[in-house]
Amino acid sequence: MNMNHSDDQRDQMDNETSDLSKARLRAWLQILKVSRKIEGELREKMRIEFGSTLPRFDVLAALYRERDGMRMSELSKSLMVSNGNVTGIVDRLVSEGLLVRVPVENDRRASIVRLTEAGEKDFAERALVHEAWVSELFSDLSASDADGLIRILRTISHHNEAPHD
Amino acid sequence: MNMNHSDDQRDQMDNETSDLSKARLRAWLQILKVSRKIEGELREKMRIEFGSTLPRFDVLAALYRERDGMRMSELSKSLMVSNGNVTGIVDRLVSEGLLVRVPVENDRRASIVRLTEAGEKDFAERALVHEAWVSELFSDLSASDADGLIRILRTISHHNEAPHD
DNA sequence: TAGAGATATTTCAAACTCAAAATATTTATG
DNA sequence: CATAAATATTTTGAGTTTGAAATATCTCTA
Repeated sequence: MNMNHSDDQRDQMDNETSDLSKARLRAWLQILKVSRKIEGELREKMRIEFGSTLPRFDVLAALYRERDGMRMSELSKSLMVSNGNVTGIVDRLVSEGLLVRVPVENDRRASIVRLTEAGEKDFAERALVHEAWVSELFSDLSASDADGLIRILRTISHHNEAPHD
Repeated sequence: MNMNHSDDQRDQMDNETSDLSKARLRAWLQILKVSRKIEGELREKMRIEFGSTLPRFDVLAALYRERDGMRMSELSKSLMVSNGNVTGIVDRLVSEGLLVRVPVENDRRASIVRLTEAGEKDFAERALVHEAWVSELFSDLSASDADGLIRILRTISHHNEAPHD
């Protein structure tokens, strides 16, 4: 990064490295820990109950919110994963009959991915169960703590927002 | 205002599935979002600055905290990843000269993994830079919000603690 | 002490993930 | 119009990850 610190700010920096900076590091490690634990639980449930995976669920969820379908590039941006990554997941979901690729008028480079009828039906069922799983895993989280958590996390993600589109 | 007891309970239930449960789901999705964003940033920095990866950093960090080394099984439990996974990461770190595998007295099934001198030195440097990166990415997080975040996340991870060991 | 069961680790196949290169197509520029 | 630059996607190679099977060793018990 490109930091220009005056001496004034430098004193603050030294403080920061020894205290606030460490608190932030602990916060990050705790986010990582919870995130891994929950993902592990959900992955196992997905596998056992649905014979499926989290990445596939994520793709279905994104497309369920956009019933008219999305381009591959929109999908990968929305999921924050690489382009090439999405190609493979979509391939599998297409071969499972849950998605279709539709050519785009006037642009033969692009294609739009949409849920099939089976895909919509399957996802609608899975989403309900998924929400129940999450609520169970987060059952110690009160409404006000949930709101507090969301607020704090938003301040972090806003700071790291993509520069511009 | 003529509500009997069972209607009362029913309203609460419906509230839970439609309100608290949804708030928890939003909280989870926000955790996932932040976690992916930050991991992506850190991965890129690791690659560019250190020519290395996050999983390798995580292994080095775990072993830096346990200077006498850890068994493969301890390592995988501590990182919450599978046994087979750790094998590959450790293999690469050994070939980079940052780790050694030491046979365990009286148990030829097991081996202990330890940092080499180069591994200790490298990690010590990387850890400082890593902490600075995190603090920068979390620079909108105040000390009190960091504490709040940690407290809330702990209630979640305690609920999902491994049953017993 | 033979061997059944438990434990520690590695191997394996499949899936996921990334970054970079390749391909195909569209748009803009001279 | 030709073609350079930009855009959308797929392919590729390397690494990470999982869950299950395989291997090696240890422990316990009959």
